[in-house]
Amino acid sequence: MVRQRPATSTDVARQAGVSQATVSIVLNGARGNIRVSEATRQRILTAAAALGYSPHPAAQALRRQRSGIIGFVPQQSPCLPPSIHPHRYLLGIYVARAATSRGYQVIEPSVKAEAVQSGAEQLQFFAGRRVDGIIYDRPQTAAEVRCLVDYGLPVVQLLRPQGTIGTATVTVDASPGITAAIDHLVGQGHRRIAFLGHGGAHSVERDRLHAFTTALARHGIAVPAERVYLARKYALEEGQTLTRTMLASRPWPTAIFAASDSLALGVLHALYEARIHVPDDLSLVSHDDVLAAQLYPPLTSVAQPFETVAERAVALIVEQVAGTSGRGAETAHVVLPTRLHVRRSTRPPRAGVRLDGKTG
Amino acid sequence: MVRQRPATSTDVARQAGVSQATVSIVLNGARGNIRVSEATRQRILTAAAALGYSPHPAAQALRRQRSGIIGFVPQQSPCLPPSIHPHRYLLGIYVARAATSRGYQVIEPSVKAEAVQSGAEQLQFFAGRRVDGIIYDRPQTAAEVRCLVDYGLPVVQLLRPQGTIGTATVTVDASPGITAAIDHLVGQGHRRIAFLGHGGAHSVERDRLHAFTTALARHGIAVPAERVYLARKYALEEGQTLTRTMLASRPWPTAIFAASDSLALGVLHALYEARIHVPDDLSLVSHDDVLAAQLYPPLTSVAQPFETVAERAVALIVEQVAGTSGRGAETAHVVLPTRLHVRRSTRPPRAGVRLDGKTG
DNA sequence: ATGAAAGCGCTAACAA
DNA sequence: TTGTTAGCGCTTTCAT
Repeated sequence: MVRQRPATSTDVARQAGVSQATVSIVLNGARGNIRVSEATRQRILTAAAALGYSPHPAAQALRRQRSGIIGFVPQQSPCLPPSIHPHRYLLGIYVARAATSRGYQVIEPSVKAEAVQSGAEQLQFFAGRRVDGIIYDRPQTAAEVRCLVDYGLPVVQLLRPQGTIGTATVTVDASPGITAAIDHLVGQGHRRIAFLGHGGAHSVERDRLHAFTTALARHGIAVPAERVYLARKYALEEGQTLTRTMLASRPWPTAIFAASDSLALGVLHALYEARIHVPDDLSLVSHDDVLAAQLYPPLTSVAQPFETVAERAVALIVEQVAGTSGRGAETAHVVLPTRLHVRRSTRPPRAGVRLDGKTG
Repeated sequence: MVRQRPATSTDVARQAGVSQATVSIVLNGARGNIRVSEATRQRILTAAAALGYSPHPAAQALRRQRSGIIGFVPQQSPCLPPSIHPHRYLLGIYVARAATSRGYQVIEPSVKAEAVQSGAEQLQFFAGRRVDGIIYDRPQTAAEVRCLVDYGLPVVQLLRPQGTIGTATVTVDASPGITAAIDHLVGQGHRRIAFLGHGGAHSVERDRLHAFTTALARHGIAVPAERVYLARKYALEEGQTLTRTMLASRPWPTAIFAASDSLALGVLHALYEARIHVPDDLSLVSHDDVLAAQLYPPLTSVAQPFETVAERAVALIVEQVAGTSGRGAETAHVVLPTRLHVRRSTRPPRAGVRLDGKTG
């Protein structure tokens, strides 16, 4: 009933009739094979198993001068509560899993809902916790990242890196997914496809539009400027407003590509208002696939491989920490492809039906 | 550029011209006031600040025999990937935040997607990590909890406790929220309100139906058995199927209360199929408010106070760990009220229009 | 009011 | 092939 003191390596040593140091050597594997006779090795292993021994993490951390903790900075921008934007936390969940499966822990600065933390605050938090490295999800500014890098911590930037400040990055190439989406739509017979995206300057935003245009060009379809709608941010309201504008124009597109799920949600709202049915009247494809499966109808969407992003990021940190990789890994830049998930928001345009209400 | 060794308490001591032990005493506050003169106290504080000192967590943990880590077991049942059920992870996020703000960390066993971990596996994981206590979200069986309790760890069960195995619990009283929901609907003129819930034996399920019946009874409205639809689990498909059944019956209810968001989502799908508009043709209220705000239309929903649940749970653990509370807190049972969030899925029933298609 | 000293459990360098 | 030893940075008891 009452917790007994967990077994220590000294307990194991006593039980196996060897010194405590030998236990440590055997249990840490390494090139120990050469050092310890197979007989004692087995005796130690048996004793350890019998006692249910597992090394004390704090003692290891203290001695090794490595905490086994990875800092994770979640995407910070529009600081909405988790209940509204659960998918904002998806990446953090995957990072935590990947880390745990490698024997690491993850810690996040406790954001006070609205407060965006400065680089200095982050550093204080992480340095105090003695983290071994930091994974930074879509940093807002280069300064906040540099803060941590300058301190000497291994940093990996995710998805929307700030320049290359000597940190590793794990990013995504939007083009495979978007190309597949366009091929899918064009294959269904769509020709007038609108792009609803973000007008920001970061290459991530520009790349989505570029992939869109390029993919259509490959089918010999040009994208007139009036078919491109640019929002100031990825937000439901922006998607809704721009869709209303779109519906005021003629001719209507037969399909819309929304460069984020939140924009697509806004599109859905505006179409519902206007009694336009998806996909019967209009097809819709979103990007990100983070909300898409749960909407009605479930959206065809381009997914970013968050799980892999997390795994690679953790791997990069672990390599750098445990690693012989003096530099090398530090400047590693992993790029992962996106994929299309076809669901129920896309179908061939209705033949012979003009969607602006007129026939012909 | 290269990380310098963080300052230790010895560094602070040297700088302040005192012994390292004195530094420790001053920095740990306690009843130290009596022990250390104000002058040295100030000198130490100044030196610590100047050096940017913060104590080494591993050293503290080792010495205090307390890791500062709380184990968290997320709800395990239908093991879907996070991308499908992000809200499954909400509570974990709040727990992590509450813990961090108290200087604790949280660790979760790394579930391999489908695998449900046994109590013994959990114990091995948590004992190995030397967690100070465990927060268990909606345990499936009493055995898995007892495993941890028997080992001697403080455990808090959340939301759907397994009996009372001598653990503390933080649960929710569904009745305030459900009563408010019924008052809201009845106030709008609804009389025929269907209940779509879970037929399980756990008190949480029974309480929701009971609160529903009681609230209606207070308005003098009885709930005939045929207006109660019970699913085998909280799942979209069940909600959809039962709603179809409901639509085959006469007369239709003017409003539906769905005992979970996933059931409500199924209702929405079925209604969409049948071209029944929410809320113009039928009002809908859900329970849980975890997906409700993101659906279309945004659902009026009864919310469970997850953030508070998390905070109280962490507080209970921390008390028991740091605590003088020999027993006392161990058997604490916190019950928190639910609340109604009114959104756009409820409105007065249409006057004079029979929803079964006939007039009168 | 303060300092000295003993470990917490572990790793790693050095002896034997 | 194995044991001895010296800490990692901290808290706490016991002297002074």
